[in-house]
Amino acid sequence: MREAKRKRLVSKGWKIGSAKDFLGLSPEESAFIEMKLELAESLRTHRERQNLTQVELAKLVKSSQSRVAKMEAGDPTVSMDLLVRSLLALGASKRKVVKIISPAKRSSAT
Amino acid sequence: MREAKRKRLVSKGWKIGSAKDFLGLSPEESAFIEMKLELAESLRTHRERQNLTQVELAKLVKSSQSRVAKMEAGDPTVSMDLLVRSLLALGASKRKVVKIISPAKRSSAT
DNA sequence: GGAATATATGTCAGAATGGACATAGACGCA
DNA sequence: TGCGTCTATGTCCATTCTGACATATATTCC
Repeated sequence: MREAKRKRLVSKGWKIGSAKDFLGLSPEESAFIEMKLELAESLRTHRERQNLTQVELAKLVKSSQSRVAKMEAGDPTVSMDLLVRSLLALGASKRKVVKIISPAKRSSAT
Repeated sequence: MREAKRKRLVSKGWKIGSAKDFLGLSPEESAFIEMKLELAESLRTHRERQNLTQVELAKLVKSSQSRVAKMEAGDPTVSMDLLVRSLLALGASKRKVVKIISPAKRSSAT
């Protein structure tokens, strides 16, 4: 439980995009967390853009407000599966989901 | 449990790329399954390209041969998290993982 | 044929994740 | 101030996923 807690704190303490600097994590681990954080952030963006509340999104994906909050907060108890499913439920295309976790899009190319 | 079985059969019966045609699945559901199948296929490609056996990959990702086999078989009991983690462990960059599930072209993802 | 190696499939106990609920905080508004 | 709405966080119990194991099915080599 200590480990999970740490990861959560870590992911909340650092800004998205600097996940590479997480100390003590292997490159794969950071890459994975980075992806999840990007999905999380994007989920919030998508939801807000559609003027939905967490409660409404929860209903849409047959979950609960608290879990939606945790998804958006990058809580480590949330799986990538759930994040991706939710994004798809919000109407994001597969292509879009892909873009979300794609590396820093400075310009256009991917 | 009947449902899981069906999905597994479905995903094995159809070729990758035709997931859209899965009957009875919502677009989001098919998109999600499609992604997983693409990750699965790519995992096998990556592993074989590095001349690793399932046992060796299992050791690498701290799993078991049977689970690796299930990953590559697109078994529904395998999470996207595990698939992505494994690909990353095989040295695939985040960018690469992204490409794998990207719908772009008709070539086997690498 | 038999041994060795690689992969597939089923099962199960334990771990991780899920939804639901309670509750607290934050913000706006009358 | 209190009220309504939205979000955050913690906990509980159920469901799902995981690693491990057993076992079956190739395939190759002798």
